Amino acid sequence: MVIQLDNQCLLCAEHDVESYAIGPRDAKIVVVTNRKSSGRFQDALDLQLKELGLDITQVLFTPVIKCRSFDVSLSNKRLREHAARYLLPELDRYPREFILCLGNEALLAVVGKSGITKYRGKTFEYKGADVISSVSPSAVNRNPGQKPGYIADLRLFINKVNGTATGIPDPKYIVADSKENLRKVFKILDMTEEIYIDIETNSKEYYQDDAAMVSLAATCVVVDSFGKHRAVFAVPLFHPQSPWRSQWREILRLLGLHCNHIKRVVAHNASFDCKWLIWCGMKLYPTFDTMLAIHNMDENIQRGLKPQAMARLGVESWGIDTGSLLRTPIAEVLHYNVLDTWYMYWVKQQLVEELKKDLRIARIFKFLTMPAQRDLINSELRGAWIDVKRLKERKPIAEANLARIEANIFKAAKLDEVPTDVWPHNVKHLVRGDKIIPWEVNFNASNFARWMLFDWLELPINDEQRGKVKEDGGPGNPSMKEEVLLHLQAETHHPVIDHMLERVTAQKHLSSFFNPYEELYDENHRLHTTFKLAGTVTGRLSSGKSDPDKISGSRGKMRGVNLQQVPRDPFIRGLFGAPPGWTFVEADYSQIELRIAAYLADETTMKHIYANNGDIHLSTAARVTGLPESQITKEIRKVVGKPINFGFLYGMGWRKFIETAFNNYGSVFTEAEAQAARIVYFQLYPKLLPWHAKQRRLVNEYGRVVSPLGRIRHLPDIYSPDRGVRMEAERQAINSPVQGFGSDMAVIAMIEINRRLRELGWDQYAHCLGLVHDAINFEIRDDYVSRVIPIIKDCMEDLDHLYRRFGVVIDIPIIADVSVGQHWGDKLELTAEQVYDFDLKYKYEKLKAA
DNA sequence: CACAGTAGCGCG
DNA sequence: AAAGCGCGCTACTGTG
Repeated sequence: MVIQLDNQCLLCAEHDVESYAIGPRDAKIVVVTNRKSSGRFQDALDLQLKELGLDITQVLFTPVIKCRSFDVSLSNKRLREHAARYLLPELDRYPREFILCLGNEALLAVVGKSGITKYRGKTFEYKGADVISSVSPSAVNRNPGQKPGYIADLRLFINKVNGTATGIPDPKYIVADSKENLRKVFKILDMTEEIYIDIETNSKEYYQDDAAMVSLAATCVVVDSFGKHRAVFAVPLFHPQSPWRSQWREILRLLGLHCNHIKRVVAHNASFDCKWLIWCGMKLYPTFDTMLAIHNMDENIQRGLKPQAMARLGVESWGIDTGSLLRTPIAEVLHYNVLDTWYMYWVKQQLVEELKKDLRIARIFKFLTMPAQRDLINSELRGAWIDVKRLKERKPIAEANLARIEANIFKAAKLDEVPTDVWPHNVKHLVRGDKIIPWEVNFNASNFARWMLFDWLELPINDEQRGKVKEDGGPGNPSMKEEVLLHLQAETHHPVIDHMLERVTAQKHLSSFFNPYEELYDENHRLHTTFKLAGTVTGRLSSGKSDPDKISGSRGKMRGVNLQQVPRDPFIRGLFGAPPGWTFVEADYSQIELRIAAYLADETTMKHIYANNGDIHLSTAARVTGLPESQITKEIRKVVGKPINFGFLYGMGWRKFIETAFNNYGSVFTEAEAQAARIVYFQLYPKLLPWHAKQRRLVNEYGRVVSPLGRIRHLPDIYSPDRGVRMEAERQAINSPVQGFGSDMAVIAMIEINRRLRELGWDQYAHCLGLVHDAINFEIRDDYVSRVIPIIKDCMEDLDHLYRRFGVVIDIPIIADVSVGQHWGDKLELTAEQVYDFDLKYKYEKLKAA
């Protein structure tokens, strides 16, 4: 039934309004959407609600926007006016009991608050009715990762309507707020075989001086004379109302004494909690991370404990503002802390069942993800040693360099000749007579720098290289990226461009490397990163700061260090190294992705080259340039061979190839040359295109692709109506199994190396520092280098292990190159003979001489 | 002043 | 018609 409103939209004054409501007008249950839904959309929503148990014949569906215009766009204020005029009277006409708002506009109209991501899943009140909101179904369609949270909100709403409970009982728990209760907790721990643990902290990283743990909670599976049962407890620590505020570290140490026998440790994003706990003396290493299990099963989905628990268990949103834990009453903090572990327990039981249904994912989770997490925790806790002496010497050099470059820019741009009436008024300056004395001039890609280049110096703007179009429709800012500057340099030869190009690097070195390094190294001269095992969609690790949500008290201002983007420039990379008496060892896979692609495509020519210890960049360069291999210099190999192999392999077109070849390697290809290069490339390796076609077919058929190990990449974009988006998904389907498997090989090697070192009792003499995708870095005590590097090389090249543990047969040799030195990037690469017969004399004599 | 979005660049 | 893939951090801009 459609309700007619026979008046014109008062706000747009152009179109008629119509209610667009569907369902009984007097329904006690109302679903408010942003806009009128199409029939298809409405059907999907109906079905979803029905499946979750809602009787939709008793529901009124109605949109906020009643205007007939399709592209109506209202400010928040106008939207509320619109709602007050049309929607709210419609709601008020009959008594309502439950209102579901889908989308921010619906939330704003009914509740008067904007911020759907913040307020979703929370219960509000509107004239006696319970109001629950969630993101709009169309947002979920565009971004499937939103789905768990969305379903969670719908479940919550429907549970309320039907008066059904979640099925998850409330936990009863002990609060260790006295010595007596603390003793009870010790007893629980003594009988615990599996612990589900969670901590709350202040807004610091664990290794910082003023870091503090606010509370700790756990759900334990204990075994006693009555059999197996659950026990839950919470321990107040640094909180102002805690009896242990000044002794929180001592309390943790005591708890730690009762944990040594615990076999299974479960946490959500365990890396965070366990690093804190281990740092504080509770040696709990995770055996099951609920977040990582979820990520292994679906890399696109929201993996926060809250949306997962809400979607899976149907529980209501719980939580407090973690930014102000110390100002929240202790009882609330502990209750919140307990619920985290309690719901984690129930979620984990479900995850175990789901893992049983996909044994390849289960195998990745058990034998790759979790062991890697335990090893990485150790790497992160130890940190990477930084040569503070070098840092102190080099930072002033970098600063002086930047200052020199900026003085050159000032001169080359003739900034002291700018007339007062032309000088941009928002740039701080002094006027002395008819002279301008500027200060705080910003040469970064700022409005001032754009003014300087394109207004004052009148350099030509490339209209194809502009930023986002302005809101008022004006043209976007001209780009100032390197590529644009390089072209400007070639066209104008203006000296200021050279200095601007030089400045970008100098500035980056200071702001992204020297400054954070100096700020973040600890008392042992170590930098701590966080490696995320759920940071990418392919299975690679990412590196950076700790989970920003957990550090939210600092409002995202927390800095971190990414050990995977340290510049190769020895001036920076050489800041890292091994402390005196130790050696820095880098072991990296040689062309791992090309080898894997050759394996996956069963590419005969590539396989032949690798089987004969050939050089694929060289072969490619020779074929494409038409030169004999003997005439391919190192330079041609780098400038021609590399960009072709890495680009075309993953579906790059010839236009993009011209760009990247110019930007990355400075080599100029004409359109004809680029097109020819692409054709020659695929003639040279004829099995590559059929392999591309196979990946495209697979992703179109299944919406996902699988790596040799069984790692899944879901690519819902393949169903997009946009052809460009679909083709992007196809290229991702080509790249993902290669990139993911390469990364998995490195992770497996790291695990195996660490395992062997532990078995030999050498783990105190050789430490893994972390992974850089296809490279593993170590610090090894000098007297153990010769004994450890063969282990590293063996494990990385070990295809037997890959077969035995994961059932993958690789018929291409995999090579790991090992280099040693005092600092990272010292480039003392060892031959295979030297690795297996390594004598320390090589290190400083022979190799340096060579 | 905080926040979100974007540009730019570091790495593989 | 054409479109390499995967990340994290800093700085700047516009908005409120």
